[in-house]
Amino acid sequence: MPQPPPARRRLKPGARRRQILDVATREIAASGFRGASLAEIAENVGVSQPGLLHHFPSKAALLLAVLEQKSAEDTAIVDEVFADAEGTVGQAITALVEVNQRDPERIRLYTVTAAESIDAGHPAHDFYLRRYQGTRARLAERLAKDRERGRLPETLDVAEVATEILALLDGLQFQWLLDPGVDMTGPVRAYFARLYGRT
Amino acid sequence: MPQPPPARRRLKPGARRRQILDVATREIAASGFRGASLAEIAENVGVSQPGLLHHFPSKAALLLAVLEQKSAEDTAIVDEVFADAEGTVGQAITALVEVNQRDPERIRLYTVTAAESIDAGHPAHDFYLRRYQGTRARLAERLAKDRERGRLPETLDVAEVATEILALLDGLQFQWLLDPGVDMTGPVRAYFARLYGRT
DNA sequence: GTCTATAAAATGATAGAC
DNA sequence: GTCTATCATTTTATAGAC
Repeated sequence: MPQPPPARRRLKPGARRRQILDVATREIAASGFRGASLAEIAENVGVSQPGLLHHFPSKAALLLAVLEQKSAEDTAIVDEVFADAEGTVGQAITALVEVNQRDPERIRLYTVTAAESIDAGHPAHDFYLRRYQGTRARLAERLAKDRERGRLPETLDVAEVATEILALLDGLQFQWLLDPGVDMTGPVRAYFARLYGRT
Repeated sequence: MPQPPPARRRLKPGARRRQILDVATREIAASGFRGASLAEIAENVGVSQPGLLHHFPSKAALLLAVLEQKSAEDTAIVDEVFADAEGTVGQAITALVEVNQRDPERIRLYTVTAAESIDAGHPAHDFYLRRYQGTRARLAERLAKDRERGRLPETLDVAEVATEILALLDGLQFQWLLDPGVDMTGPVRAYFARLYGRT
């Protein structure tokens, strides 16, 4: 009785799932959660629309899965630019902008769905509320370390500046997505030059 | 033959039109262009949905009319905060933020529809493209005047800073709309204190 | 200027066969 | 896991009466 090894049966368990997430990311980044349609995503995957809903119970669940996945990628990227313990927040964020500039789609996914999510009834409302609270807090901590090292003025309100930096990045990304001729790196460098003191 | 004075016949020419624009502004600010529905707007106006489309030929036309109207209001507000010829851009923008903070709906209309409009097929895509180009240019001019007056460093790249200021404002407004506990004025004051040199 | 009626298409989701 | 068939809504827009 040759029985196939049970440990191998699930060789490609989430292959289709990943494929769906990929296509959904593109569609949602382009048209937002409201503008994207399950039928179109299914077609681009090469599956029927009920076939798609076998993997994700609803459109909202699909959006949240897309955001969770991209959020994990994001964490890796951010950890990377902050990996140098000697570097300042300014240097890390400047590097981050250069990385982001090579991946408009990921940025667009955030810009588009975050704005939609202002609506309290939007499926990603809580996701973004928590995400921004957490990001502001972590950024403030990192700024506090720069301050302790004497790289930033002792009187600096790090919570205030954390909010400020996030706002600057989001706003620059929007202008750049709308009009790719807009340069993000210049303003970011100028901003941090003033924050850390010109050389 | 008593004929009614023709000059008076159009006493309330666009009353309903204005009412529709009001309701549409609220709905679109809440749900975006894609999320808003003509049926719901019509119901809140107290008119049938075809009755609504008598005044505006299409949903896209309604959106553009809403944006044009709010844009005119906006120009008036901006002119107001820049009215003091002796004041700096920093002072004017700080005042603008305080005015904006009292009208979340107007700000939300912009934040939500601007993000949607990144899509080249969105009816407001061109509107926002031009709007940002114009706003950046005007802001840069005003910064150049501050620079000429010696209020800003001679080496300052005003185009760069104009992009930066707009980004900061947009980003702060988003964080504040998502989480009303976020303070916009603190970061704005801190930003301009550094730009103009601390006192 | 406003209505009813209706078209024509698209939407997210479910039932049930294979 | 994927399909066909189908449902129940909702969508924008038009035709035509009043």
